[in-house]
Amino acid sequence: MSAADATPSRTDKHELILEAAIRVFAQKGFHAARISDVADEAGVADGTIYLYFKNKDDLLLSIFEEKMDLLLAGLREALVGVTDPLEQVRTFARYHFRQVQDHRELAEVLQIELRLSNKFMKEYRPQKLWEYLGKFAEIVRAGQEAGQVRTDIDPFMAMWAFFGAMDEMSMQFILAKHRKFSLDAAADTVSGIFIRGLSKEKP
Amino acid sequence: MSAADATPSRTDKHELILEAAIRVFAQKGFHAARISDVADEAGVADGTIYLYFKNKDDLLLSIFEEKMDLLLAGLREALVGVTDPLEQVRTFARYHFRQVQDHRELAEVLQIELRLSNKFMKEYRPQKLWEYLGKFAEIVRAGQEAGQVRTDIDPFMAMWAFFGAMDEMSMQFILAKHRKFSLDAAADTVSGIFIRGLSKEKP
DNA sequence: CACCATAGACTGAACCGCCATTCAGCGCCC
DNA sequence: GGGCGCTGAATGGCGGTTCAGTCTATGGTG
Repeated sequence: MSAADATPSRTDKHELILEAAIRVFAQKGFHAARISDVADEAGVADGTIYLYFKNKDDLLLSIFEEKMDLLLAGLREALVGVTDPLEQVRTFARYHFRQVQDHRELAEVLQIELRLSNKFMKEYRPQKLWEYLGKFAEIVRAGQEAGQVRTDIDPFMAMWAFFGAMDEMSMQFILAKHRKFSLDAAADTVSGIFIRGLSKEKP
Repeated sequence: MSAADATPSRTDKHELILEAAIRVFAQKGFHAARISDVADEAGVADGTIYLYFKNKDDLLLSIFEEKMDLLLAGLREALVGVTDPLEQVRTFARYHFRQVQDHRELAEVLQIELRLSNKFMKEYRPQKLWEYLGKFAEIVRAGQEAGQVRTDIDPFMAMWAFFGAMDEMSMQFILAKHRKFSLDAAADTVSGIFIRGLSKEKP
């Protein structure tokens, strides 16, 4: 209640509801989650949610849109100063798995729940995801130009393969009740395979 | 109408409905698909479906269960006679993508729609999927024992990475309106990366 | 300073459209 | 004629969404 806290009671409801929705969707799943569950979790009335979001779908999409911006910004920052393309692959993997680790519930929503809606996957083009993954395709292309990466592999195919590998490992991590492996190990494994798999054979 | 066709009018309704469901679920998505849509597609009454399946969820699970059996059997057959572990990786990838190609609608249901239900992913343990993928872990382990595959990589981690890579590429293939790449190329890319990524470095 | 007017934020009970599921009955075949 | 497979209209409940009403903050007025 300091003077600096100029608006103590005026917590941003938009943010409040969004964070509550992430927790609820992660726990119950988007489909099974009721608007009233989100409202309870956020400590607001059902109707209040409709003052900040168009409908239940919009709530899910807003989570995606707003969080992907943060993820992308963080990725860019993580890559600053790493110049070797093959080293960038490792950095990408580490960053990705660290995010999954640090934001488990968000990861769960993005991974499992966003795919539920094939309306989302089929009609809505996840521009933000493209920006994120596009970084990897850039890395591969740069590596090819620098002569370190084999040129018989299409950067976009490599991108999807890499993302798919990370995604599936994250999924297993999220689904596993008993943590059978660390995400650090996962990052090392996937970057280990791809770094060697993509680099030019020693002559 | 030969004598061999002993039960011409007695088409197996179970099979008929299952195949109709695959087409409908692939096209509209599981959630948006109505039981009456499936009934129409199969040319039966709504109620008939409940004579063969417990409910809508059971219909989805039955698709998974029955089709995975076929997939697994096909995979085993495809691997017959291929002894080199690294060659088995290529065979696995080729088989997988060929199935996606030849059974597009089934692939769509298995890939996109099955994941909708986190009940499915979280509570129901997809034993059949494990059997299918477990083959890959076996291949890796055999390769390690034979000294061809690097031993610093856990076979199960490699398994998830491999599956994830194939899965994501299939997903892109399915989602892409214009076919930007062939699945044969996808098989070569993913096996190319993994074969080199997994094999022991030349001394 | 006490009081009121007004706007804007918030509430939550009730509504309503939507299907999954049911079941009473129908017709075909032995 | 009766049993079996099938039909499809009717049912029920579920939960997203709405909106009339309440509450709170603010600032204008005597």
